[in-house]
Amino acid sequence: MAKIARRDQDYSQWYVDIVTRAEMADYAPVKGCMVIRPWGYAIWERMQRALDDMFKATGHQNAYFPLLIPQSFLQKEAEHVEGFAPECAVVTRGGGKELEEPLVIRPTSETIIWAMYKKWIQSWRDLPLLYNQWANVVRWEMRTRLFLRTTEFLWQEGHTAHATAGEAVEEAERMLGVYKRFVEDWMAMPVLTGKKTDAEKFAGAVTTYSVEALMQDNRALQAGTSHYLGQNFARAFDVQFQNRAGELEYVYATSWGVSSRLVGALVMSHSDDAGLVLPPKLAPLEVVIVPILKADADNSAILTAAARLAEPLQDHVRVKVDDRDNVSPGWKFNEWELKGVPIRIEIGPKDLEKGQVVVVRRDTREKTPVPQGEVPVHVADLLPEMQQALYDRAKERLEAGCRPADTYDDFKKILEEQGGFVYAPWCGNAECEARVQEETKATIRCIPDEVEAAGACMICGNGPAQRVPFAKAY
RNA sequence: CGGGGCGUAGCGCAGCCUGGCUAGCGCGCGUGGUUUGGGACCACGAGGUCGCGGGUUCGAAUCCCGCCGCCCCGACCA
Repeated sequence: MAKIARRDQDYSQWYVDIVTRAEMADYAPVKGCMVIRPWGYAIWERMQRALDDMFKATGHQNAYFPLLIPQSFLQKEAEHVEGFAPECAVVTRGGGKELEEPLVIRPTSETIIWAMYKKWIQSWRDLPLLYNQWANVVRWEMRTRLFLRTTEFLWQEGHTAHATAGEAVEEAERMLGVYKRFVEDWMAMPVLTGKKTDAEKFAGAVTTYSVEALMQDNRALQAGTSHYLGQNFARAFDVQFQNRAGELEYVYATSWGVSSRLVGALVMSHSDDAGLVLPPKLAPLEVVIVPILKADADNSAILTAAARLAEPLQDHVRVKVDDRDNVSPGWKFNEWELKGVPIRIEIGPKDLEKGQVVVVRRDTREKTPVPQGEVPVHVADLLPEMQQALYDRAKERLEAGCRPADTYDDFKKILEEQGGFVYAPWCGNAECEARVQEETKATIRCIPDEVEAAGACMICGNGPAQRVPFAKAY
């Protein structure tokens, strides 16, 4: 099998190599579309489960809305239509004839959901409405990248309706917190959070919040967004409710989502030149046991020992015995490392003699002999330790990747030489923001809750300015 | 849409410029044997409308025209 590209030489090829060779995904026959293969899908399923539990725990229910949306719906909210029209795929024929009204394949579901909310909401007693859906969406992107940006992708979109602006804002912030917790606790990726600037916010939102992570090439990646939509969609779809005082009022809304792009983020955060590195909590397999088989010897003893080893682990740990006899142990070592399985346990004749096994952790590739009887305890301790170690390393990298710049020259120099989040003084003016983007490709990733006052804007020289994180982003 | 690259066996490629014999190589795959603690080896074998359509020619993977597809780089985005 060909080796994967080296991370420090060709980062994007390295990424593609890992995704394809680890059999997470493959290119589909349609431009910009991918097939998510079982290994990649299993990771997504684990993400789904964790997130879904968190959504349920915060009072949300799942529902499902249609893939096809009447084109006129998209056009009801001015900013929304402007934002999405260019990237919509449209169905114009069905049943062998031209449709009376073209149907848009959902790029997001605000419009069809709010068309339904109009039917379901009359009174303050109907609120809040806290729905989520797991779905696929289609956006006709100009350029695609496996998992990070594809024409069709999988995601979850929460859509909530509230009686007051305060409640809705609180909801949007709560879900941002859920995303932050998920990304940090499960994906082992530290993040920045904050509000998007007007230029960067969702088409149709009053406020967009985002979770921003830093990849190993020091480019930023938006890992999740949560929007406070105000009354924009309620007005567009005429969703009013009667409040406690008996007055009619437009409903306040939020929407929030994360996508299968997170799988790509996960790959880029922890992996190395040997392949994928997965945080234990999201790994489809946490432990793989590789019996070292001999041709003529009594393999049965080794296979039995391997099975006995797996048995006490099975209840708490996702474990597999790789007993294939058509590939060598060395092959298996490389393959499971490529696939990112956190712990490998080797057991061969030499180990049987000594009553031990060899435990190898994926992140450091460190080998430790462990007495057979202590394996369950060892594994139970090691998995969380690795989860934490991945987070700590990523955190170190994030902190090293955050640097201040005071002048535009410094800013460009740091951005060019190191990348990462460059905290620079900005006056709040969209023109200054646009100029930076035009000249450097860097954007303001978010405006954190706590910002440092910073004299004069590095672009126009006017004050008061605040220090905000800029970065080149995926 | 602009710029670049590629399309030959499951994968990666050579052959094309300078047309010719039976279209090759590596990996993988099948069978048998030897192997197995970091990507084993030997033998035999299966596998191809050379992206599609047209043209030139006695003869086209190779030359000409047209088309299609994918990848990479730029403008849009989770």
